[in-house]
Amino acid sequence: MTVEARMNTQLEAALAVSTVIFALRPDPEAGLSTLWLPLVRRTREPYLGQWALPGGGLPADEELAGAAARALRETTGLTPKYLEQLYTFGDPARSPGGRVVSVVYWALVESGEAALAVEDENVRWFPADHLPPLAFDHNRIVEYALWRLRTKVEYSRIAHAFLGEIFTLAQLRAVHEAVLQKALDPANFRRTIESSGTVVDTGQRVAGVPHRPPRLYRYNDSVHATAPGALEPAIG
Amino acid sequence: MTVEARMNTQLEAALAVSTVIFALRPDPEAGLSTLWLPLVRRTREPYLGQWALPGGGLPADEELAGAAARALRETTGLTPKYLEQLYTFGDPARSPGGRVVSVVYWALVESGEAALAVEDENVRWFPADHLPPLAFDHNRIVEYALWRLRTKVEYSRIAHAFLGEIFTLAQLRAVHEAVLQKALDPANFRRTIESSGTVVDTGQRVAGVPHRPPRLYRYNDSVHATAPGALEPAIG
DNA sequence: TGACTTCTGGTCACACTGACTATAAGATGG
DNA sequence: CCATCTTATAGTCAGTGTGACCAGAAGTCA
Repeated sequence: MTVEARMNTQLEAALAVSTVIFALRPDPEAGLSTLWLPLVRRTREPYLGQWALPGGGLPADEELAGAAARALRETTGLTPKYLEQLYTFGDPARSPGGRVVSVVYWALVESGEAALAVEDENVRWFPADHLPPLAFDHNRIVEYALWRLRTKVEYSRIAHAFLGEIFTLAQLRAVHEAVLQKALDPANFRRTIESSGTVVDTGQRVAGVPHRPPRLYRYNDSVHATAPGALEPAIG
Repeated sequence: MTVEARMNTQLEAALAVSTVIFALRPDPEAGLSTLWLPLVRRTREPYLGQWALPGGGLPADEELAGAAARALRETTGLTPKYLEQLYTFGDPARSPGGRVVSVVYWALVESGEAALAVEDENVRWFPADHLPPLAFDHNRIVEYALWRLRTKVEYSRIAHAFLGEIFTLAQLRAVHEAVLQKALDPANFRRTIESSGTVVDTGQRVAGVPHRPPRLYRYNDSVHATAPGALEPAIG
């Protein structure tokens, strides 16, 4: 293959990997926890200075999911508890000045860790439902990722990715409520979760709370996270 | 950007688009209709002579979905009734001799038209559940596409893509049965479909059948094909 | 000790679904 | 013209899952 041929191939489309990173954070406005995500400031044209999803080109030997996890680590210093491919965006006009095809992943990080995440002039967390105008088609991408998260949290068992090793059902319920943006009946939630077999009673209880002490549960690893047949998420 | 820089970028990964094309065909073995898909014979290394999914590189100005539809048209001469992105496969080792990232789509074509599809030495239809060893990771890709089709046919309204403009509920049921590989109760199927509002009674009936003439239905365009929030499929 | 809060177990009504029964409406063969 | 056959279509019934709601349990705190 000649240099020209390679150049022509290259000029067709560049390949990039981006990640939509979700964490739960207490919202000064809402009182309760809501969904937040970190964005990075563009340091070059196009969209210089505007906020965008973390990501970049795909190195030669790196897995797609690996590149997504790296973008996450490099911007936030965190490790994803859940990571799954979202969609590949390839509209020829989505990037002014050279076509870019973006393979986008979405990730969930533990809320406790998320509080320690790096944040500076060029990395900032935003409430997922109130984003500024982002570079490229990133607003649309986040919207789709949000839809996917909200849909999937209802039939899958990904909510625990926001929590630590052990947790109360009230904490797990708070995650669902934050994601779905609606209140859930505690008793019905308990019934549903318990019958799903996704959590295991540790036998421990929380002490010191000014009411009946809740049981502590653990995630049940023996139950499969996704339906059989589905591609395994990169992490989860 | 220098030529070297461009070359390095290019050498990282080539971009390709492939399509898993499903149609229903009468199966000589099974008697009833089953799922079939067209494959093309590789005309060069690697995997020279082996069967593979239709596809190829991504031209400069072409939409991803456009490239998928073109692969479909060029191999079968058909137009997809349904076309949706499946997944992007990017394992660095999935293609011997140069990394290839493949954006894969899946498509449904009308069974009547599928019977007229091109077939020659280098294009042949295979039963989806009994494929030969394919090039690259294409067996795995088809398996995932099959899983997605079978999952989606249960909650979405894509089955009509295998049928023409008007159809009986028995025909629609036959599609579901062929995809899901199990018999469905006619009365219950009717109840479910009618209450879903996805079909409209045309008032016409089939004549000349040696039994009670079935009503003819039409697809209800006013009901959305996918859930709100989901990305629109390219066609559907 | 009583008030307060959340945890947790339970009931009830309703919607949905699979299994099944029964009737409708044509063609076909005697 | 009638009996028969086949599929279409309507309806019933029981079991299951879920939202709404009620009530006791079990701690802390004043």
